[in-house]
Amino acid sequence: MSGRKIKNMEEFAKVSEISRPTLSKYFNDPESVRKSTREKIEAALEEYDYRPNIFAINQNRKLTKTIGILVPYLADPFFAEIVRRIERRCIEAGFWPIVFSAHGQQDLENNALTTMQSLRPAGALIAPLGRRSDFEAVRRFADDVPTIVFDSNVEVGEAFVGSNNSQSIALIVDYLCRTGEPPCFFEMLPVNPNANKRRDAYIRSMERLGHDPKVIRVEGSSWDFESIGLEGGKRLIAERTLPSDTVLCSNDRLAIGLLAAAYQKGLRVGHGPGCAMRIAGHDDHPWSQFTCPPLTTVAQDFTAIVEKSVELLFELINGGRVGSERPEIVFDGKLVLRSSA
Amino acid sequence: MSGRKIKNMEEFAKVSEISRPTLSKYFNDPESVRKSTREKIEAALEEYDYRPNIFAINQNRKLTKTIGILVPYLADPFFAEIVRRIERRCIEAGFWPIVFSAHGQQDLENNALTTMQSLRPAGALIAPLGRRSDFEAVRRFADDVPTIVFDSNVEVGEAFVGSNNSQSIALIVDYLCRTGEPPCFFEMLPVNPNANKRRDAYIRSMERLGHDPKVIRVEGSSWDFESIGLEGGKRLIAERTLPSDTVLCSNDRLAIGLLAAAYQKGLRVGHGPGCAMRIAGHDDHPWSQFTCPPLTTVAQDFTAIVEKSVELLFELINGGRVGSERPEIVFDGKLVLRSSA
DNA sequence: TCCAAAAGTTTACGTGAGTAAAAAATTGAA
DNA sequence: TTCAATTTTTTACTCACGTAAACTTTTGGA
Repeated sequence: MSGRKIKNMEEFAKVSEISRPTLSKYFNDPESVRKSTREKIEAALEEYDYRPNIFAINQNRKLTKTIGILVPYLADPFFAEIVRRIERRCIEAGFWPIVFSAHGQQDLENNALTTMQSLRPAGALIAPLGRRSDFEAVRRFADDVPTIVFDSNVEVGEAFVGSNNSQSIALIVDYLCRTGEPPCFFEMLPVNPNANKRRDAYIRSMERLGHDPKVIRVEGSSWDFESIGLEGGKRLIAERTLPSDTVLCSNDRLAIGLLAAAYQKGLRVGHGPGCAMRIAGHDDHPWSQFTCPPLTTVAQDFTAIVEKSVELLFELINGGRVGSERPEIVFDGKLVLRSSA
Repeated sequence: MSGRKIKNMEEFAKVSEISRPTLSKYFNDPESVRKSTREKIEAALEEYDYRPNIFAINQNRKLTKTIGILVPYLADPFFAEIVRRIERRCIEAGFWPIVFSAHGQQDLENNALTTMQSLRPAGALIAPLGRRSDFEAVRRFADDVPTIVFDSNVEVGEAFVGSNNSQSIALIVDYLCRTGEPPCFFEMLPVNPNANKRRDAYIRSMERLGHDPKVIRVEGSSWDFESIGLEGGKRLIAERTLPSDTVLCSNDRLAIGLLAAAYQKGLRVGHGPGCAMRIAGHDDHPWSQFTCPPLTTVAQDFTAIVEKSVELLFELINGGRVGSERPEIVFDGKLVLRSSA
């Protein structure tokens, strides 16, 4: 490695003794040139320090190698984990993932969308804010960029991949009813379609089992779910207005807040003797195994969601349509029994 | 808004009746053109859908408007929160932040560095992995891009901004000694310089107060700190080998794991009567207020770290050197008393 | 009204790579 | 050895915008 810095492809063509168009082909797809040429190029790459200029590459190409990823809230470990996996798969496939977060705010989501759009990505995987999304802005984006929507089913893009909320909620409602007092449902102002679907699924499940559904909504509409759960929980416990000692939370983060509220109010949580209440969540958040007590919940199938989304996007990018008109693919949840319920 | 899509600046020059070079000036800095021209352009922008092609813009410019942000682990809410604030400040200043995460792995860090480098950012804010960083790779990057290092002091770039570990650890050690049994120090294999500095600061503080420092290191070197704290904690509690019932953890995430271990082993944590152990952390992680019991810790000054880093970077970008040769700026921590210790 | 400074226009070239078409070279099977 | 298929080279144009230089227009104070 002489380490000599090469300015552009022209120069690299000289030192490698390969013509520029062939080099261009190589950098687009190393397999597209003859083995002997490839070896010559790779030998030269060992010797000299050259990488094609990303801006020049993309300016004149219809198909970029970048993939945009947008999530509503990156500080949420659920999304952090999903992003981590998506990034990995993109890199393996030779793409350049670029991550954006809306940080829970519409203006930042719009901002991210326009920035992403001007990067002209080959495709995008987006989990919109949902209720707070500027629908028109999201649609404009999805009209321009091949887009797969995940997690929150805002009706744009070529396909949706997410969780089967009806199934997963039924699963945990069944379990809770089978093992003790039927649960009430603890929610906040829904931030996205999932929250609504989960509440409705709860109601249906309860009715199916012949119980009276009881939904409690606490105030708050920010993305500080734990905080909302904590404050709402403390008030409900103090006022003794919880309609059931078994509480199913709309998601794990809310449950974590409620667990903290119960602890602070001196209530023991769990299904054992001496426990004053049971708390269950939904999602199997990365933190749920570290709560006190560890949280009983329904696991979303992270792996399946990521794999399917990425697979669909790659299909889309490689020219194929994704299937019928905007398929909606959902994966079943799995019960995760820990000690909180 | 006719919404008519404009292809390039040439076309936009026609419809807006402003020459292309003037438009170019405007998009670089709206203040650089006369007010009347600016208004004309902005009126046209309302009318037509046009945004300069980001690749064409950057190809020919020495100074991009993008700012690279790299953190070791985005799924860690501490970094997620820092990133959120940095992004906001960059956008306000008219820059385009782009976020990368190493996800705890060297190969991904290197990957992110080269991707970032080929984006030719105006500058970068990086928190390197630390111990796991490929030092040469990080240095090569920082040699090429104006870089401010934060959180983990890997010695590259133009400046470092972080926390004053000696001060903050002294603060909590003093508190713990003053109010009960002197603490032992609970750590894992250090992932970055902070971890080492904290342990050393603990030892010095204890010696200064005339106590015998006791460091316990548990196994594990991944970024699943909670898991490491939980497993290590369960073992130590079961074996009864904790040298003190007061435990100061190297960071909050480890403390969260240890809290879970104590809970699972039936030990009550806190400083009240009937409590078997006290646990304290360091960082004031976003979750620390939701643990059971809420975690006593030392808060890192997020705001100051972000503001200073960004300020230094902007200075750097605007041509000025940052000051003396590679200043290292650290901010004091603040004691956050909750109920775990 | 005049005039110098400031701002905008015209013209033309640079950036680094994608890509198309025709010509030349290489390959490998008969 | 021959020849058709495959690959590479040559040549030339494109992309969308930055930017420099010379020229023209606008601005605003005296």
